[in-house]
Amino acid sequence: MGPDQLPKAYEPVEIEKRWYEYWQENKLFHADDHKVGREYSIVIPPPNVTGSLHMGHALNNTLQDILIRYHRMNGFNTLWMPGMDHAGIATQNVVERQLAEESLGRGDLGREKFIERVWTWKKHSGGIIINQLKRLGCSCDWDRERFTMDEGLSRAVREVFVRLYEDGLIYKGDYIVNWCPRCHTALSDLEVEHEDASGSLWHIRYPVEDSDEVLVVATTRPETMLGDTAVAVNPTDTRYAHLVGKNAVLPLVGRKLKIVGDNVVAVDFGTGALKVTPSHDMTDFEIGARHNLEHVTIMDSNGRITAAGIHFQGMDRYECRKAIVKELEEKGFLVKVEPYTVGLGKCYRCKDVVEPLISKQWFVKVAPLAEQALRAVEDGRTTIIPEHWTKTYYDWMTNIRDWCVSRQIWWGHRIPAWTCRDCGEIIVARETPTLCPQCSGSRLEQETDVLDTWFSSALWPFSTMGWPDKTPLLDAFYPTSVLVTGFDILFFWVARMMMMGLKFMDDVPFKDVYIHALVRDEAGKKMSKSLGNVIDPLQVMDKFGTDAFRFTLAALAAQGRDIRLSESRIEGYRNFMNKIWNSTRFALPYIAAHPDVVMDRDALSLPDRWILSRLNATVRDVRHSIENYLFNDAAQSLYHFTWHEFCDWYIEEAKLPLSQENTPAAANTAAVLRHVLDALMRLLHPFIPFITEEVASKVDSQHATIINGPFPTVDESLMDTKAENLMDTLMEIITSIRTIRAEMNIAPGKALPAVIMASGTDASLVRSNARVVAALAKLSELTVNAPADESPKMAAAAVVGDMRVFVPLQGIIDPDVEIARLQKELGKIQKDYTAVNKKLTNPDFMSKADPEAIKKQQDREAELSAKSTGLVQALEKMQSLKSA
RNA sequence: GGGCGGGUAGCUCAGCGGGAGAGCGUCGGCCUUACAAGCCGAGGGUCACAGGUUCAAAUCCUGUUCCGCCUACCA
Repeated sequence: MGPDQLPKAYEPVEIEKRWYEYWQENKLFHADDHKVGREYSIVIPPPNVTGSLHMGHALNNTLQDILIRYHRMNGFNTLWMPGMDHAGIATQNVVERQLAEESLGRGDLGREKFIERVWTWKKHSGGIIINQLKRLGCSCDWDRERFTMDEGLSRAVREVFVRLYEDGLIYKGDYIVNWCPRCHTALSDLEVEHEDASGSLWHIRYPVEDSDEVLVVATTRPETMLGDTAVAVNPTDTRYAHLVGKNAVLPLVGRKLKIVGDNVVAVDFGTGALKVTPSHDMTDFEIGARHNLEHVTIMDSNGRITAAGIHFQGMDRYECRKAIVKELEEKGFLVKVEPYTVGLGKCYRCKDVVEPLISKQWFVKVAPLAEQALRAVEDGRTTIIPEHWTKTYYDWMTNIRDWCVSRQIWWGHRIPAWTCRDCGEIIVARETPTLCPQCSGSRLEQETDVLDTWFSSALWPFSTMGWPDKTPLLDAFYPTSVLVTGFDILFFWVARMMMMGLKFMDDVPFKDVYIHALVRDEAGKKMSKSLGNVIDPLQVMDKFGTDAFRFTLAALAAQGRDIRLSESRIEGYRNFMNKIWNSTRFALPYIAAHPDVVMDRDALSLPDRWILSRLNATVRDVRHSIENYLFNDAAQSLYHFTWHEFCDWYIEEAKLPLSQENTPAAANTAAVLRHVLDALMRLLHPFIPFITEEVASKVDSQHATIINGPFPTVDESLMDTKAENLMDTLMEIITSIRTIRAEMNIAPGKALPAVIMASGTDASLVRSNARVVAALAKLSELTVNAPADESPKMAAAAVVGDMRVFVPLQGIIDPDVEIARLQKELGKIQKDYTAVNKKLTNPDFMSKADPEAIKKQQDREAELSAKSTGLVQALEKMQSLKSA
């Protein structure tokens, strides 16, 4: 298809497919393993194998691709490391659901068969999201794709576990943890989501032993009373202080409960007396530890009441709650029930309510690691952007609790620990041991738990590059340049990568952390399947094209603010793609007609110098914006330059010289067009890679691809503020005439004469660009007169700087309409003038303000004054003409 | 309870010490051969509220209020 036969509207589907294949076939995403000088690297936040592309991924990966493409074009050896996460619980749940459809549980298959089944599923459907990322245009180095459970990464996991254990940073013990009765595993504190729900506060009477006194306790979970082993009061509480040391008697059960004094008990909450259940409550566990209290476990891993729960044994936790309350009431122990909002902890994977339960778990002692991670941000080795997240990061690192890393599921990295059945020795080792080092017994049993999925994610920046081996890749690309992620995994992932990177690589994992927004729907709601408000990125790409979608995301990605995505916005940027396409359709024939013409810098017209200057300003802005993660600013600059400067003004103006075939002006204009289009496509390429490749390859067939740059640099010799100012004046003249035309209801097709009264440089500016002004304002004739000359009679007037612009409208103009128009305009000017004048006559302003600010106001005053004078004269003239 | 972000044109949002901006929508006029997914023009805001700092405040400080999020052992 020849350049002049391009389709009228941009059609993305075929073009996107073709270019992505081209990039891949030619290995254009591939990073050099070895250091070549300037390296740039990003590790992808590995999507879950269960996942399919959602808006969060789309935003996250679009931003990364912009950074990657930008740096690649700037000549960096650029690595974007892709891969996926095995996503322990999430994936196991998916496969368990599949089994459930066959009426099977994982127990029916057994561990080995179950894991086999997960792998099968992973191989079969786990790659979907990778293809979706390709659809999005992501230029990842696919040859290096990793998976958190592949062999290399599993080796890294074992190595880290063993070394942490050897350093005393991993321990195993009985502690109270968050337990999900549905997923049947412990969860870390982070994996519990807190949610308010309406519940009740039950007040229960606990008699004091050998006394008439009674302690009333308040609880939101009455069933846990079965496991009470104490009642705690604040030792400073005068109501109860005398009871400390005595015993209370647990209703229904009859167990003796120590009454202890502990200052976590809030005097002003409930009754000021707290029932203590060390086995089933986090706070109570700690009280129990302080006072050496007995543990009575009354609930099992399924959330059912154990034998310790007397006749409630076997009941589900909520069933038991009802039964207990009923019995308490019947026996007169229930004082009252208040409606109360309770904070429920829910499993972040299955949303079931978690139970605090005591069990044997593995923990990472994080305090020493966290301290390093905190310091690295404090001293600037890693910068968090936007900066305000730094405080959140510090707070978390400071108040961090040990990390429970064992999970009672099957899908994941099995903990590399063995117990000797003969002597009980625990062996933690990189390779499977055959004999017990303690007793030489061979009956070794491996730990059945697997590691928290975030344990392997924490190693991602170096495990993907071959660690624990010393590899050229690590040498070249670690620390990575930036991590791009959402704030929802700041603690889960970012903080832990910091800790592990510093511990095992002795350096931060990334120099920058860029935290982007959350994508919400039009109403500001978080997109979720259950709300039914998700916009599917794939459908969007089908409908509007990938480039339009990517540009939308970038344009909305202002720092520190969530994104509300709406289809109309994407549609707007789809139109932008079409605009780019059509400007190319316009330019190509001219470019093709002058294939060998080089832009002659000494023969540039004013509009040429203007657009080249604006182009370079845009280059400067875009570079600055991308380098500071101001994606929306970059998008805004590009949009404005492309549409409102290049298309609206430059191309329109260029039609005049281009139409003069076989002239140097036509040739040079074509050369400028080619220069600007080529640079523009390069500037836009990181944002909209497909259309820019297509256009660039048509503009200059010499370049097979622009993916490797170069990215335009600022050419100071083309910066021309003088040309910009002159062009601004011309545009103002043209606009003023167009405004008159529109406001006077003159048919756009009707050519009009105009008279401009100007002197000096103004006059020569207008004279030398008279044809441009005439063309763009659609004038039949443009006369330039001296200011002293008689101005046209019945004419609509405008003022531009010191110039008067007249459009003679004898017989068309209604003096009253023109008077009203001028008065309105004058009103606006005078309002501004008054404000400026007030400043300039204020002695405080004149003595204290910055001289530059004063100068600016003075200039402005002069400008407004000239305009005002011109308008007043025009007005007076019109009034006298009317009365005459 | 603590923390963070936000309240600017009808909508979505930029701006964050010296002339209130953009996109979309609205209104009026145009099929001007690159583009009607377009072109030309217009209208529209006491920048949440109240104080303060400053010659100057949408912009800085304090308080109030409303919204959103994160975090927390008041059961």
